[in-house]
Formats: sequence, structure tokens, C-alpha cells
Amino acid sequence: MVSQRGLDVLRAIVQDYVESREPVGSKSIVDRHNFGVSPATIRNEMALLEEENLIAAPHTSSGRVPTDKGYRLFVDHLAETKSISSAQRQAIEKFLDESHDFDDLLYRTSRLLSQLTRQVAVVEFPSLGAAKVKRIELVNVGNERLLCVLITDNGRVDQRLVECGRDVDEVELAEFTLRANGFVSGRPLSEAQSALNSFEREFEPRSAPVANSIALVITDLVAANRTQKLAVSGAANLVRTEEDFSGNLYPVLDAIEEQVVLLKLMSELVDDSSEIAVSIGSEHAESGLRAASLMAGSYSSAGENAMVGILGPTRMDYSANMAAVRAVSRYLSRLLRT
Amino acid sequence: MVSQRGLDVLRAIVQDYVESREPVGSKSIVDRHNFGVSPATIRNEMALLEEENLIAAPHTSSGRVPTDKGYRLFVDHLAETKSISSAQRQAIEKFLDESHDFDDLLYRTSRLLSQLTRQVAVVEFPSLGAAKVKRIELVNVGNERLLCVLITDNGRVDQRLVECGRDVDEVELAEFTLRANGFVSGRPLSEAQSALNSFEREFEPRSAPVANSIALVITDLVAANRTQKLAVSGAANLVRTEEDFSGNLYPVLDAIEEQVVLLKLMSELVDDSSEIAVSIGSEHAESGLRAASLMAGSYSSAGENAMVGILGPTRMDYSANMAAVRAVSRYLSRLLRT
DNA sequence: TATTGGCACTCAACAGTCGTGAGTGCTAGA
DNA sequence: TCTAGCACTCACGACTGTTGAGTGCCAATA
Repeated sequence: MVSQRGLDVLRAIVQDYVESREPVGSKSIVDRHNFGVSPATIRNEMALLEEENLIAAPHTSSGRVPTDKGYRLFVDHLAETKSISSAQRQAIEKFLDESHDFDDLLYRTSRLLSQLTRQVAVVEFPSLGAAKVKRIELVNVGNERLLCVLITDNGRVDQRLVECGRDVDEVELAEFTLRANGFVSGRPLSEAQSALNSFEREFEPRSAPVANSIALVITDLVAANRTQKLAVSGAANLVRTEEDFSGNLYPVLDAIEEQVVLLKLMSELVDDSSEIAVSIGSEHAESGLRAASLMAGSYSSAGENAMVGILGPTRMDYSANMAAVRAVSRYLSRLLRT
Repeated sequence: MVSQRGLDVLRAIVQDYVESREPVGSKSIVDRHNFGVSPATIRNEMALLEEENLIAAPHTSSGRVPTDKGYRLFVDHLAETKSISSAQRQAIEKFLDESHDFDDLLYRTSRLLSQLTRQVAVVEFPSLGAAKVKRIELVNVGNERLLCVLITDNGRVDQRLVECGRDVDEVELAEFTLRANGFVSGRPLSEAQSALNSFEREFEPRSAPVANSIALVITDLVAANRTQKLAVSGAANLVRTEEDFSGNLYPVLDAIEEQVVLLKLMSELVDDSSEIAVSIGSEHAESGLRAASLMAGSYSSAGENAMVGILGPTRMDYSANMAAVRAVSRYLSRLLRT
């Protein structure tokens, strides 16, 4: 069993190691924190911690380094709950308030968070899984093309061009619009596709091909809206911490570009809502991200939850970063509540 | 003066160095290329090349490495014009044909090019500088919000929400739409902003605030359309060639994220149209990109030209990459011609 | 005159050697 | 239960000698 003092030692080790990137020895702990005991006593505690697999020694006679399990204990029970500085708070407010467009807001959030934490920031766009189609708008843009606009009830808007192969007049367009809305308005995105199955058949032969094109585009729009999307910033920060990834950034940069992996990891994060979830190194299955931790909080927009977080080396300042992620996700939720 | 054989030696040095990443010595040149002369003769040629600043020796007794000037000569006169393999050609066609959406097409192009060249790929979105406003559409989306859609005459469509502060009825909406189009339809984007100056004054007091919001959003949309945008892929490839950047990827990753720098460099590329332009290391002013080369060709979409290219270490396979960039930019133009 | 073989020279890279010091585990005594 | 002391370990840096790829120069040669 690890004593209270043992936990204090672990906390000291994590803090010092994160700061210095060097294995922490018993003497330096005594020097930097006032435990009021000698290095030898600390060594005894460290031996216990090592038995519990909370710390490890890179080689026989060196200081100790926290294991992933050690970081986990630290994050769950030992990290002091910091809050961000007022300068940081102001920066958040100033930077995010300047945005008016939803997408822009999320990109800004991502950039902001990467600057605050000096890590890679990841902002998930809200899933529209449960959203409903509010309306379909069709607009004639000439050159045998229609613009099809999909509006969902949580305020997201997306559009795509339909190639008709011939010009469509006002009357016909109104007809298409009316019927398309009849088919999908009010339905959740997840049902839109099947609802459109018989759309084409509603029309006379002359109109059917165009109707078919329209149905395809709507299906496509819906599908595009249901796939998850990420805003990622601060990849350059990885270089700064390259050594923490034992010089091999490839899998991390790859994960950032692929996004699928990140989305999967985010979705697997224990979401005890309103709190910041952390996945540390070997806790996630992706072998390429063994040296990385993912930290995220959730924000909500129009009833949908999504995550905002950071990706960095396991050797990161969890306290400060949790404060930043928490502050940003809360502020984001607040902004989106209006 | 450098003789023909001297140029052949330079070509050999560039080829071998690109392949092996190691300074090239006189003996290995004789071994790998059949010049029919002895190493000593090659050494004499190399001394001349060094005098002309085309190659340099990292240290006194080592092989030679091409200088930026050497690469330049190679690119301009010595590189054989390769063409891509038929497998690659098929990959291009298959991958790009699957796309239907314009934005998606450019993102795909970027991913494709980064895979073909194993470098960072950069695709510029076409500038809308000379484009004209075709039409403004306003759509009521409820919750005191309007959707403002901007359609340009080259087929690009963009939209943004307008917060009105109150609900707007059909009649009023039609009025806004009509007048807004009166102000900006047919005008180039560059003039739209000033044209809207007196928009608000056209309306009675009750409508003026909403009109103002609409004018602001249109201005904003126009501005967003005029700023350049990039699709970038393959940042992970940088890691593979990290040593070529003497281990310092930071400025390169930063340039990729900032995009402004990249846009500037692209715009400065000598554009002898229809050909592939290359900017090598110290040729561009950005000090952080001294070890990088930028290579790009142009493609055209609806009358606008934009660039598609790659960013990589100066030590890259110029022949093969030029072939890939050329093939992709041509195919892209062809796809967009329809 | 261009080419070549020979030769002395340079220097990065590698492998050994060794001293130093930070850190450990263990034990006996307070 | 804590601590002082001690023997032990081992990464790291400084230093050394060796090796080999590569050079520049020069005199001989075709």
C-alpha cells in the first residue's frame, strides 16, 4: 500500500519531471520540496512506488520517471485544480468574441487552445446525428445548375451544386422545392436518405432525371453532415516536444492528418460530462500514440455535444492544461448558448 | 567556364546525392556512371564546379553536395523530363473522378499529390478577385435569423447567417433581396463593399438595422471570398526527410499552418504558365525555409488561375516530382474545364 | 594538351578507455 | 520509523587512436 507521503512523493516526481524532462532522484526531491526527511527515506517511498508500477527507472542507477499509471493517479487524485490567469481569460474572451461565423469560431477555438497550452489542439464539430432537416432550398444559379441548400434545426447550413443537364424554370423549381421539403422536412438526418427513395417517382418522366439528381445531392449533403469533422491546430508544437516522442513524430502527425484515429480516441474518452477526460499513453489502443496523451472536455451547441481538447506528450503539464481546456470549453458553451 | 562533361558530372552529383543523402565523391561517380575517365579527371571537373559555386564540400575532405545554384542549373537544364507511370496516371484519374464537390476535389488533389510525391502538397483555391456577384439570396431560417447566400459568376457559392434581432416577414425579405441584388449584382467582388455603403439608407427606420446587418454580412462574405485559401496535406512526410532540414522542422510546420507565408511564396513563383515553377532554398526570402524547395504548376478553373504544388527539402527528386505536379495540374484543369 | 596514377594529407566517424558524479539498495544504529 | 553510511551501478563526457573515404597536387604519359 502506498502511504500519503508516498503520494506526495509521486506528485513531486511528476511535477519535477514534467518541468525538467529529467529522471528525478531522491536528493533533488528533498532539495526542492520540504519533506523534512532525508533522501534515504524518500528512497524507501520510491521503492514502494516502483513496486506499485507508478514510477520506473530508465536504467539501474538513475532517477525515476512516472509511468502511465503514475500519471493516471496524478491526474485523478493529485493534480491541484488550477485556474487560468486573468490575462488568459481575457485572451479567450477577446479572441473568441471576434468571431461571428460558427465554423470560424471553432477554428479560432482550436488556434486559441493550441496557443494557450502549446500543444496540438483538436476541436470536434458537433455531430448532427440527432438533428432534423428544417428545410431544403433550391436556387437556380444558371448554366443548368441548381444550388441545393440544406438547413438543419440546430442552425447549421450547407449547400451543394446540382448538375441538371438542362435548364429548369421557376415553376418546376418551386415544384421540386415543395415536394423535396414534403419528403424530408422535420425528419432527422438519419432518416432522410430512406425517405427520399421514392422521390423520383413523384414526377413525370421529363422531370424525373432532375429529381433523381436532386435526391442524390440531398443524400450526399446529409451524409457529409453526419460525418464528423475536426479543426486541428498547432502541429508545430510537436517539434518542441519531439524528444518526448522519442524522436518519432510520424505516427502522431499521421494521426492528426488522418483524423479518423483522433475521432475514435475522442469518442472513447470517458465522458463524465462537465469534467475533463484524459487518456494517457498506453491507455489508448493506438500503438503509434503510446507516448501521447489526449485531453478533452465537452461543449454543447444547440443540444449536440462535441469535444474540444488537446493532444500532447504524456509528459505534459496536466494541471495547467486541464485548466485551459476547461476554461475554453466552458466559454465556448456559453457563447453557443445564445 | 563549365564544360559539357562538367554539367554531366553535376547531373550525376545531384542524382546520387538525392538518392543517397550522402556527399558524393569522385570515385563513386566513376563507379555508378560510365564516364570512361578516372576519378582524378572527375576531381578536376569538380574543382571547376566548386569554383562556379554549383557544388560545395561540407568539410575539407568529403564528397560534394549541390548548392542551391547547382540545383537551379539542374532543374533548368539538366533534369530529364520524366513522365509518370501508367499506374500513377490511373491512380490520379480514379481518385479525382470520384469527387463531385469542388472543395472536395481540391482536398483530394492535395492528398493525392502528397502521396504521389511523398512531400507536403499545397493546393491553392482559385482567387475570386475578378469574379462578379451573380446573385444574393436571402432565406428565412427562423429564430430571428436569415441565411445570406452569395453566388458568384464562376459558380462558387458561400453562405452565412445574419442575426436580425427580430423576425422578418416574407414581404420584407423579398424587399431586402431585391434591393441587395440591385446594389451588388453584376459587380466584381472588389467593388461590392463600397457599393453597399448607402444600402442601409434605402430603408425606413424600422428596417434599417436589419439592412445594416445584412450589408455587414455581405461585406464579410465578399471579404472571405477574396482571401486566399489553401488545402495542405502530407505534413507527416516532413518527418521522413527531417534530416534534410537539419532537424529543425519548426519553421516549416509553422509556414504550413500559417499559410500566409506559403501563399506569398506561391504568388512569387515565376509563372511562365503551363510550366512547372520551382523556387529553391535560398531563392525565396523566408529564412525559415532555406532548406526547402517549393514547386508548383497552375491550373485553371472558370477563368481563374491557381496553383498546385509541393513543398519539400531542396534535396528532392525534382524530375519525378515535376512529372507528378505537371500531371496532376493538367488533369485538374481538364476536369474543371467541363 | 588532356588525362591519369601516385602520394601525402585531412578529417569525420567509430570504438575504446577512463574518471566523474548522480543515484541506488542495503544495513546497522539511533 | 528514520537516517547515516557505504558499496555498487551506470550514463555521460572527455580523451585517444584507428580507419577509410575523399581531396589536392604533381609528374608522367598518350
